Order: sequence, then C-alpha cells, then structure tokens
Amino acid sequence: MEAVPRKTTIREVARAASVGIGTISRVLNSSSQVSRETRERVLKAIRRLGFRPNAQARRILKRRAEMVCFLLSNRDFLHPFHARILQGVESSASGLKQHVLFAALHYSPRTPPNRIDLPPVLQEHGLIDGLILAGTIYPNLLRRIASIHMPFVAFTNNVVGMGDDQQFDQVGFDDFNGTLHATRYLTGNGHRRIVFAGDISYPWLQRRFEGYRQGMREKKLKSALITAQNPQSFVDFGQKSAERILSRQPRPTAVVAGNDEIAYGLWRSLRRHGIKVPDDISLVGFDDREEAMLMDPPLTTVRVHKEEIGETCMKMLLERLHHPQMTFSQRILPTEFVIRGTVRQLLERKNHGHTT
Amino acid sequence: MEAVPRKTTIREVARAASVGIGTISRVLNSSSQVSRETRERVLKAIRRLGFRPNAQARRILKRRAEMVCFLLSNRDFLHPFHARILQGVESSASGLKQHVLFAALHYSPRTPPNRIDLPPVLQEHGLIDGLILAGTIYPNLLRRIASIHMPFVAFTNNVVGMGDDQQFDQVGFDDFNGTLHATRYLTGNGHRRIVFAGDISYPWLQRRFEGYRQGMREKKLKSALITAQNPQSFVDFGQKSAERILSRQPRPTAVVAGNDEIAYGLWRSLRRHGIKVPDDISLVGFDDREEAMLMDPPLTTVRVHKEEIGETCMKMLLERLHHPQMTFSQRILPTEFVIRGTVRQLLERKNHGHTT
DNA sequence: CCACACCCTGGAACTGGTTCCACACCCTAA
DNA sequence: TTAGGGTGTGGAACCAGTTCCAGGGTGTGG
Repeated sequence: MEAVPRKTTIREVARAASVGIGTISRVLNSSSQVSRETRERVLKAIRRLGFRPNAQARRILKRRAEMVCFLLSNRDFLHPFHARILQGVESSASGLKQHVLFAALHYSPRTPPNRIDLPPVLQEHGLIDGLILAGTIYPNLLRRIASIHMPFVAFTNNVVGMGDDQQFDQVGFDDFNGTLHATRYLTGNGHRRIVFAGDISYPWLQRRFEGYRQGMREKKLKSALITAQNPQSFVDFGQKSAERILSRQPRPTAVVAGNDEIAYGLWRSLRRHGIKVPDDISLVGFDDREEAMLMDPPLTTVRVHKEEIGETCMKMLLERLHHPQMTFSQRILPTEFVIRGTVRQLLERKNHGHTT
Repeated sequence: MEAVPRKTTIREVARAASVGIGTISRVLNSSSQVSRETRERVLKAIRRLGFRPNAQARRILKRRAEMVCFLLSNRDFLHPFHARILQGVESSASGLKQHVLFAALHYSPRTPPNRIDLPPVLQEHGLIDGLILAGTIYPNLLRRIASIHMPFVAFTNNVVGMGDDQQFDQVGFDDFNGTLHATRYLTGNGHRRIVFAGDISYPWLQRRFEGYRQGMREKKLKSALITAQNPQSFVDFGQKSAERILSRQPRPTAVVAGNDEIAYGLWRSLRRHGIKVPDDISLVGFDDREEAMLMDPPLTTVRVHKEEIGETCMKMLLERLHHPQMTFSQRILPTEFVIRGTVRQLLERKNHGHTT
C-alpha cells in the first residue's frame, strides 16, 4: 500500500499563525475564549494552508464517532420500502451532524446469538455510536446486539417472534388502524361482503388482519381470510388468491389486500379473468409503494410515511445516546388513507370524511 | 452530553496477559512474529476483558479510514436503480474490508463549484478515503470534488454536459449497444417500421437513440424519433407519445422505448386505446427495473447489471487509493438483452441467437 | 501600591492504537 | 569460544487532535 501524503496539522497552522496549538483548537471549536483578532489570524492561516481537521483524532478524545450504522437484515436487495427509510435516516442525520454508515447482514433466525457473524463495523469499537436496525429482525439478533452493548433503535414492523416485553427502543407504524380505517371506508361506501387477502403467519399481516376484523365487527359483518398455496412471492400470493375470491358465493364486492404487492397480483389476475376493478370488485392495498400510483386505475391504499420512520429512528437513537439510562420507548406512527381509483361507491356516502 | 464509559485498552490487556503493548498489537494484526503460546495467552485476556480495538486510534496512524462514501446527488428519494448500485457497493466493500458511508447532496448545475455546499463528510479529512459518485453529475460538482483532492469514481451514465476529455475514473454501462442489440432483435424478427420513444436531451437517452439508429441503418431502415410535449415524468412521456405513434401512417409495428418507465407509460396508454402488446405493437424497454417483470405480458427489455456497477465502482476506487498515480480509466459494462413477452415474431426467425 | 479577578494564550499531557528499535535468547557454524 | 543470524518481546515515540493548568497582561477596588 502506497504512502499517503501527509496533511496539514494544527501544529503547522499554529506555527503559521504564530499562536499555540491550544488556540487553534479553540478556534475550530468556536470556543468564545479567543480574541477577535487572534481568531481572524488563525482563520486566515487555516484558509491559506487549506487545513481540514482530522476527524479521527478528534473522535478518539471525544469518545464519540458522530456516526450511526443503518443495518439492513436479510434483504437480498435494498427494498424500495427500506430505501426510503434509509433516505429518512440520512436526511435527519445530516441535520443532526451525524454520519450514516450503511451495512447489510444475512442471518438465520435459528443461529444461536453468539454465532451470528456481525458486520465489521460492529466488531471494532469507536467506529459508530449506535445502530438503526431495519429489515427482518428475529430475537437472536436482538440478543446478539445486546451482547456487545451497542445502543440501538429498531424499526419493528418486521420484528418476528417477540413477546410484548421488548426492552429496546422501537419505531413502527400502525398496521391495525391502517386496515381498520380502510375497512371502515369500504363499509362506509356500502360494501358488505369484504374479504382480507394475506398470509397472516407474518406478524405484520396478522396485525393488519386484526384491524380489518375490527372494522367488520363494528358493522356486525362476517370477516373472511383468503390465503394462497405455496406462493412464490406476494404478487404470486395475490394472483393465486384471486381465484379463491372469485369462487366464493356470493362473490365479495371488495378486497382488503395485506399489502400493495398482493393487491397488484390480485388486480392483474382479476383483469385476466375479465373482472374489472373497481366496477366489479373494489380493492384496497397497504404500504403505498411507488407502483401503486402506476396501476390502472391507481390503487387506493394505506400510505406509510417511510421517510418519517427513518427520521424518527434517527432522533430516538440520538436521544438514547445522550441519555443512556432513559427508559425504553416505543413510537407508533400513524398511517394515512389515500383514496385513488380502486374503490367503487355502492351507495350514497353519508359524509364519511377522509381523516389521516 | 453525558460521559461515555471508558473502554478497555491494549495497555490493560497487556497488563492482564503480562506482555508488552507491542505484542498485543502484533496479535491483533496477526503478524507472524508472535509465539503460539504468547498469542493464546493474549487472546484469552482479550476474551476475558471483552476487549474490542478502537477503530479511530488505528486509523489515525494508518492514515486510512477504510471507509468510502457513496454520494447520491440530486435524487429526491433513493431511486430503485441507485439502491441496487448501493447494494453492489456494500457487498463488494464488505469483502474488501471497507465501510460504506451513505450521503446525499442536492445542488444546481449552475452553482459555481466553490459554492457547492458539500456534505459534512467531505469537510473534515480522514473520515473517508474516497468517494463513489452516483445520481446526476454535472461538471461543477466534479470540479468541486477535485478542489478538495478527494479520490473518486463516478457512475457516469448520468453525467451531463461533459466532453470526452473526462479526467477521472468512471464506470458505466453500454447504452449504445443495448439498444443496438434490441433493434437488431426486432429487425431479426421481421419488424421494419420501428420507432424510438425518448427525450434525447438526456445524454443517456441520446446514446440509446444512436444505438437504435445504428441498428436501423444496418438494415437500411428509416429511423424515427417520437417525443412528447411537457411530460410530467417518464411514464407520462410514454403515455403521451403513444398517441403520436398511433397516428403515424403506416403504423409502426414496434417501439424501442428509451427506458422501462417510458415503455410502461406506452403500454398503459396503448392498452387504453385497445391496442394489444405484442399482438398489435411490439415493445422493448431499457434498464430492467423490477416492474418490468410485473407488466402483463412481462416486458422484453435491456437489463443493466446494477449490482455489478456498484461492485466495479468499489473495486476501481480501491485500486485508485492504492495507486494514486495510475492513469484514469473508464469501464463500460455490457448490458444483457432479456426476452420476455412484448415482442411479436413477424416472420420465421433465422437463427438470431440470444447473446449477452 | 497591592491584591485579586478575569480574559487570553501557550503548551504539556493525554487519547489508544502502530511502528520501530533495542535487546534477550537460542541455535548453528567457524 | 566466539561470531552471526533468526526469532520473539518490551516499550518509547509517534499520530493529530483536545483538555487543562499555569502564567502573563489588564482592569478594578481597597
């Protein structure tokens, strides 16, 4: 490895400005204990020499890296959903003078915690101050992180297999009220035979299913869960469940899909069967992915504010870093119901407002 | 800000293992100059004390941060395309023992270079060793980066407004041969009236247009460029250009779209006009975004290997860091033509192979 | 004129690793 | 017995900042 050219240091700047090294440091940290003329002389020397302070040296003394790691677990590629969260983390971080390191991790839910091979960032110390966990999170990973005493905040909608006694900071969005709102919108528009399509072995789809059930119960309607056999993906799940929906007698007038991908698969399959959305069947999705707007007609769905999730994760992590003893908190962000073109109005609507 | 607890240092480990600090360092760096029994005694002490070396301290001496910054310019959200590149950068980096810092930047092409407000990472030195530039790159940004003497590699398909005298490392993919191949495939299937839809004020679409023109010239066919007025987006561009395509007499049998989004807009608009793809008109896209596979029928398109672009950027940057004097290089990665369901065969195909 | 407070400044000591030189020790060859 | 080479080890010096204490200068009150 070739030699790296030596950079200007505060000692050289000090000599150039004929002051002590302490004064340079004080100017850099905008401490008030420096006279105006000295400060200006120093600043001139800094500009003249093109001096840029070395970040590592400061961090070693401050014992703060001013850097957090966004750790994406078990995602083969950066899912658009998580990409938006990362974007939120970054934009929030840059305002808080924090840097964001991106790392990925693949592990099995069955690996014992101490066997999980953490990415290099977590093997050294001092590199990052804290962690934002995204992707699919199993208990063994949480235990592994705890074992290295690294402060962290988790995006918890994809946490799998934990009780409610979760002792860590978490940010999530409201699956339950998302589908509850969507279901109320459907019933408010006169729909009675509404089914839910989704694989409820995923905890988040289970929560969405419960929201739908609540909405149905409120109107004393019977809820129904539609699943598919051996789906290859969520889109495939939607495609396969379309046939099951069509075979029901009497045929449902609306479907609450567990997420936009399922909704997309459904829409595509229904169209192939000559069933029109929303004329023959109404459809509501969840997540509000970019593609939802591209569908034809555009998909009525439950929007999740992904950037806001990222921003909240970042802010909570910083609070945690500043107050290590603070009790853990859990923040559930509201969703927003977005009305587009896939729900048909079956009767005169009696002022059912569009709330967030 | 609260006090951060002191961590174990090599001096404590040295005392615990009754050896000198130099020996600890040698064990950590797996230098061979340590006897087996001493090494084991040290490793036992490290485990017992839960020692994790401080990354900052090493970096200050090595004058290497072992960290690169992925800088995304002028993208409001992490575009799926760039998300995949980032993924490639990360996966390559983790193998090369490098960390990846993610930062975003917004700037105008008209801001004078020295006025561009670089993200904090670039204002200190020692934090990162080099830069991977993605997003839309204008000459003023390149000049700004050069002014702080930061080694960088750029993903150059979105470079705007530079001559060919570009003196920096770059990675890109082959727009020209991508559409050339697509056009040859269409002509090989008997198509004669083929048009290109795209806004060639974008340099990359201009290059794709040239590839298409070359393919047409080879068969002595007349090329035609279809544009749209005031498009809101690429999808909208596709929708608007559909009408112009349909109004041509005689009607084209195939369209080469500048990218998948244009192809999507076209497909959607054609469908609304009752025109079937590929029965009535064949369609070829470019980029191979996730949505291309979801279209119905799935889109025949030119695949860009996004992860590979990221990996190549990372590798080139590391080479640059190791050999600062090396002459600049430009790597153009090949595209892959992916045959799916949107091209109709107009005549007996004479063994026109599917090459990559 | 002295005591004391206050502001500003210089630089030694420090952070937690790496590097390198000196040296101890053992083995082999002359 | 001595010279010479190789291996293993200790620790001072170093990196580039921050922190802190001592000390100089000035101003104010007694």
